[in-house]
Amino acid sequence: MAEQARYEELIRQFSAFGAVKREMGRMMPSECPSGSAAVLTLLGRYGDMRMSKLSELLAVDMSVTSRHVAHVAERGWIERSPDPADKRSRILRLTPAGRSLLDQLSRRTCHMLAERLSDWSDDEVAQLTRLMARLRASFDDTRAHDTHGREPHRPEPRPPAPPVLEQTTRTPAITQ
Amino acid sequence: MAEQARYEELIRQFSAFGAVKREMGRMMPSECPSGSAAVLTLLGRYGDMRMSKLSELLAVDMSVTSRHVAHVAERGWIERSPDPADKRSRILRLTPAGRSLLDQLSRRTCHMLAERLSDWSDDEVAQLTRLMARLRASFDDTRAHDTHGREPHRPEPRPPAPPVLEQTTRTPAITQ
DNA sequence: TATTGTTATACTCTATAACTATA
DNA sequence: TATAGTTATAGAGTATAACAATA
Repeated sequence: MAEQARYEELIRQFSAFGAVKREMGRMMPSECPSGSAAVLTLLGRYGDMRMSKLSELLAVDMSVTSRHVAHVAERGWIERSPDPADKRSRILRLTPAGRSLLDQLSRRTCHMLAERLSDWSDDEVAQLTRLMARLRASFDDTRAHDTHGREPHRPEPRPPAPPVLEQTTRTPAITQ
Repeated sequence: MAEQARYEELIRQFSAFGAVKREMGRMMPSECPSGSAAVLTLLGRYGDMRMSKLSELLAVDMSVTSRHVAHVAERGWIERSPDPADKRSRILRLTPAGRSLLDQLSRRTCHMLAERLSDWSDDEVAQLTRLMARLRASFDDTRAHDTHGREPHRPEPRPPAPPVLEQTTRTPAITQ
């Protein structure tokens, strides 16, 4: 359990992290913005899956996923085939072109990161990765809760139906 | 220097971090979205400053800063007074109402974070904070001068130590 | 009736460019 | 000419709600 000042400092770093995200986003091809890249990455990592599963992994609303998926499907990077087990669903799968693009993007971002973090030790990179994975896990775990005191600026009553994450393939820390 | 697989895993965590950011954003009052909160936070931390300085700290284009600042000024949370030293500039300053709102937001976010990270040790929180600060510094360093990372790493900006950036965030400053 | 997925709408954040008013 | 700041426009990401098809 940490003190208030610790949390304040961490929150500050969360905001500052936006600059890192933006910089990485700027090096994506204009045809493949970060949302599309995320779709390709998850399909490449976890294999074929349905929309709902992809939504869980992306941790966004399915309507958002639907738009991103439509974008990459229009460009031939993934295929959407009907699910024989459930006609409402569609199975998403990387095409060879999508795989090729994914490999290319991966090489590019890794190269950029290697350049930026050239003075980081392997262990430091691993440490940051581990802590960020745990951070996300901590948020997932407690997502159902909401025990915040009411403030004058109470926003929405509360997210009525949080994008419920199921157990299975949740970003498994640093395994693999 | 880490291996490719390390970087790939780290990149994955960068994407996953979006879920954390979104969740924190959802608990902001609708009148004060995260962009506005960032303005208040930086003014509270570093004191009165000009638009250009705030742009540097936010690490976004000044046009973006201008919009956020206009938003919080309209609501009476900051004041924009003319800079006697340069009539083109304006000095931004928190009003009492802004300070009050800032304190309230800070308490709220800290409380939420304390809840989510209740099983983290103080040292772990500090470690994550330190690594994220260094991450951002690594990106800043290599963006200013396009060296290949020979720059010795600067000591971490400790809590009360303002990490001042010295590069412009004007539009024409693109050096991808 | 509930669930899967799509679409329409709206809002936030961001960057680029054109503009003003000073310097 | 150059700089500080504003505004207009456009693009990406996201959430909510209404909807269709299927379970």
